[in-house]
Amino acid sequence: MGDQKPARRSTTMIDIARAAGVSKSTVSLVLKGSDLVKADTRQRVEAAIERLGYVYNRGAANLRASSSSFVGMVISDLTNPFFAELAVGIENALYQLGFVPILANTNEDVERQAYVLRSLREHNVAGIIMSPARGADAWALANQLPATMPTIITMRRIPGSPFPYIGPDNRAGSREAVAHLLRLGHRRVGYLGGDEKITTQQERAAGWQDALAAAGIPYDPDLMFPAPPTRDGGRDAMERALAMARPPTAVFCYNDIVAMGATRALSMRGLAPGRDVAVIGFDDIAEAEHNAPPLTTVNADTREMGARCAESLTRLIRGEDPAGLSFAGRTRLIVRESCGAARLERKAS
Amino acid sequence: MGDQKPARRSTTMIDIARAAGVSKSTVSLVLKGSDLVKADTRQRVEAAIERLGYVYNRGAANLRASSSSFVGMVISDLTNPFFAELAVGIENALYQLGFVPILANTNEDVERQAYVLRSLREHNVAGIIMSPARGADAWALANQLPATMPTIITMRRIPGSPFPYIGPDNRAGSREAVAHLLRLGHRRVGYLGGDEKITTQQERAAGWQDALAAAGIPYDPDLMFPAPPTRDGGRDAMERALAMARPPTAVFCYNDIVAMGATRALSMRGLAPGRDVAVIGFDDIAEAEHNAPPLTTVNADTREMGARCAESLTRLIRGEDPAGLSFAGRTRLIVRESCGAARLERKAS
DNA sequence: CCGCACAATAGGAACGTTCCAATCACGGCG
DNA sequence: CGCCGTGATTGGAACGTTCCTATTGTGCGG
Repeated sequence: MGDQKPARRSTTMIDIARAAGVSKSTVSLVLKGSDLVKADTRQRVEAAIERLGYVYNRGAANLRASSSSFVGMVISDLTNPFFAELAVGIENALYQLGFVPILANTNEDVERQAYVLRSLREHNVAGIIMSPARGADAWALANQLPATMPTIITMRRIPGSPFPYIGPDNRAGSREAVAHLLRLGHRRVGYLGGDEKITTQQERAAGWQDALAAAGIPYDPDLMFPAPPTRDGGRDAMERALAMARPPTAVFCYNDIVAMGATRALSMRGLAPGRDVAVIGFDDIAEAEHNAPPLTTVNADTREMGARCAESLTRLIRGEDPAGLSFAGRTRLIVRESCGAARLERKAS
Repeated sequence: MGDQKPARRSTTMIDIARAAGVSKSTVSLVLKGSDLVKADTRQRVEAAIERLGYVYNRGAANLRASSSSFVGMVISDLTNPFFAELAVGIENALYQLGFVPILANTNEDVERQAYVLRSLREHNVAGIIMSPARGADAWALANQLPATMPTIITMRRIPGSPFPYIGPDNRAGSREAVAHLLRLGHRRVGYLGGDEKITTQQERAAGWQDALAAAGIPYDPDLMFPAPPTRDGGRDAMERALAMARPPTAVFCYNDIVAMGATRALSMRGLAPGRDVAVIGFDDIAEAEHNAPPLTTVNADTREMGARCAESLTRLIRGEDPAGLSFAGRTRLIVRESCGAARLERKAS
């Protein structure tokens, strides 16, 4: 009876030290690759490590070092392919930089966000990369995250927050997209989808207006069709647009998901996206090029942006000044079929 | 000069104890909600915690407890909406159970998988939930994960591995889907996509053959079209199927992504999926119902499956016997338009 | 031949918790 | 009136590292 399983303590540096006939300090030096240890001592230690199957305990090291190798990765909606791509970019870079991501999917819920931020702090993360949930504001955030916590805000700004922001240049990106539509001859260009509470929406809508203004087209508020940033939202917004007395001949969409909904609404009405109504999206998610028809969209190099978040965060962690770390990424327009450019070019030739 | 920043040690239980005029042990008891402390002592301590903005350091606690609150979540491809959904299910349940997920995306690379498994062990995770990368085998895994590490394998089996497996009942699911096609009158039912190295593929193909056999249709190996489990793979496989002398009149696909590629290939040829060729997928990813046409597919309640992984892992961690923990989830066929059932029903009435 | 510099290794405190054993105050009971 | 049980609280060792400060051994110059 009893104690056949002797509590199974895992093997530690001290066990290795004993096995190799050295002190724990020497084992520590070997582990760090210090050149202070003699070659054959090193070998004896390494042999012992191998033999006993020792695994380094980073938690214990962190306790002493007080700064851990964990980074909180707070994502507003992992189910959205755009954010999944971003997460993969962050994750990859983090491992490369010697950190390890703790995932928290807030599902656009600010309460859940508050909860996970607390949890991350308890787990002593070295820093946090966060795409804020819809409706997160600077004031609430200030109570949840001390300004001393290295933090990068990504993809959606939080006005008034002191943390660096990294994201695409939404305004320039949509300006270029809408300018492209105008160049194709469109004069009534609608804007589909988006939630006013998100800065991304404000920026993309501003770019749309910029392009219109630059072409001398007066702003018509009736051409703005707000909708949830989902496929159904896009479908619905497109329906509303088509129901107008004078529907737009082209639409620029908040993102690719909305654009996919819009193209679907058109197809179901027997209209051909790109021929009857031009459609452009934003984000260039992987699905965009497989849409029917393939989506013209604005690429922001999401994965690269994720990597940049990770890299900038490590700088913050090392104590670099947050001031220089904000960044707006260049975008580029990917012309496929949904905007009708190909057709127009054929016609011209 | 110098030391204007006095190293900024964070406030600890000892600081709280001093501030409240009690011992650290008492603070610890308060934190655990023990009823051994007198009410007004508790209040003094809680006030001090509030006042000093104390944050519990779980890492330090884990060091002593030797079992941490971290769980490794190893995902083969987060970019795949199916796995993103799974990850969200796992993540959510994990937080509810008091654990915190460390994310590792292996990107189907067994070397990266080996690397992250080591890293997770170093970070002293309490357990691991893993959807193995393509090509992971039991032998290699045995060297990377001790059998004592609580581990759940999900979505793809590793034959010969001692760890519990949780996933959908692939064979029954595809049997039902193919039976549905046969019931609609099809006699030449192809199988599109999938990688022989993944058990999922073997199981789904077996279900296809089961249904054929049950209907007395001899197995025709020419109707099997292997392809990478991507949209392009599905397109390509569909093209190959159509190029046959006697093409199949219906295809069952390895997963929804492949099925979406297949429907696209049909549309681009001017054929109508569901009318000219019936198509069924597997997984019921969110995109499936927004496909053109909406995909008939096999739902396996991915998110729920993720939650079950988390729940079973905590049982393993608590020392429960792994033997009873394997689980094959019920699937159900979601009939939409791509299989042509709606049309047939209209015709019949 | 001694002391010394230097390379190599060892010892111990510290990190922030947990948990066990010990202490203390207090009242009731024999 | 002293003893003891009980409720409340405390001190200290332990967890597995790091890092600073010894301590040891060795060859060499004076």
